[in-house]
Amino acid sequence: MTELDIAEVVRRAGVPASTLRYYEEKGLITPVGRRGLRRQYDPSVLERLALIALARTAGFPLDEIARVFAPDGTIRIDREALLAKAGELDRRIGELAVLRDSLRHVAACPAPSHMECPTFRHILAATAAADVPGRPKRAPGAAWNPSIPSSANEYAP
Amino acid sequence: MTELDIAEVVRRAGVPASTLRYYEEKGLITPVGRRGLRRQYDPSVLERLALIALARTAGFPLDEIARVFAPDGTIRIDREALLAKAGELDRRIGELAVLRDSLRHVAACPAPSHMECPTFRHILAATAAADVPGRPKRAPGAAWNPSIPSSANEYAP
DNA sequence: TCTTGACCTCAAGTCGGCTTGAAGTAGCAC
DNA sequence: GTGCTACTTCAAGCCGACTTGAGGTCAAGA
Repeated sequence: MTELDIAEVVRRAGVPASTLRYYEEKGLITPVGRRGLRRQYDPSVLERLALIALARTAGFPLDEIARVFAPDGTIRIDREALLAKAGELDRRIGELAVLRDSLRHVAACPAPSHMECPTFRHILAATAAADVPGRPKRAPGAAWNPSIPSSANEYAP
Repeated sequence: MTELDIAEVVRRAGVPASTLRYYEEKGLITPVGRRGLRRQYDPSVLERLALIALARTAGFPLDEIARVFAPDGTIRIDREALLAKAGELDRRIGELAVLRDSLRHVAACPAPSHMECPTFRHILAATAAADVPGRPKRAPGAAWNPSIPSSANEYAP
């Protein structure tokens, strides 16, 4: 009997039992059976949980992740979606890099008040400019949690 | 009279009126007066809104942003906090970069099923490993929306 | 003067991803 | 057989950042 008790999964995956039940409700995982009331899982659930964690880090919502799991237990990932997400990540990375550099500049800036620092004002202006037009509250294509004001290319490498 | 009507602020900042009222409730902005019922703003509110947008993109929660605005209208930013946030962004950027590369690999991988791709399995294993120990549900120091499992360096270039 | 329509207030709802609490049950040690 | 304890179910709550809806007010144009 190589099945894992839910307690074991909790221990090995570091995911709380409540989360496992929630994932089950959402169709992300399925226990292979019960011992008494207790859920028993196939060891492959650990791999699946890792995949879920990975996808979550990438910004996929649970609903979308659920669709990746075929009913037969295998996974089927849409390669186009992956590339699209990779592109999204590229943009997000660019934004965050700009932001990080801005923060470092402002931290080092000798201007008495930040508002007197020309670079800071420039960053603000750029942010405002990037923020105004269109204003897609949520990215139109794929779902991505933090609302991302577009454009990074202006100051991209 | 150089005051801006709320409608004008909505138009120029691209921020909905409901959000402006919400920000006011949170102490992030303050109208200089009213014309009838309508809020009137000092033009500097546009700069302030840009700053708020910038801070939000950096992952600062509104509460924290509010503390940046001194009662006299000036801003006072804690340089240490900025550097800390910059460090956070560095880590986040590293993670996302790994993820992006992984996605591209998987999309290009010729293995019939993703689970048969050794690289994919390696990534999963690393994710799982990074995910288990400690498990700070929310970053202990500063607040950052998506819960971020640490470590990226394991498979960094 | 009267209408229009954009603003106003206040309370409640939304969204995603969980967590928490009350009340119940069953495997295992004694 | 009796407890203990860790599980179970189900409903409700929480977080942050807003949005929505009902019902009210008022400046400006016809």
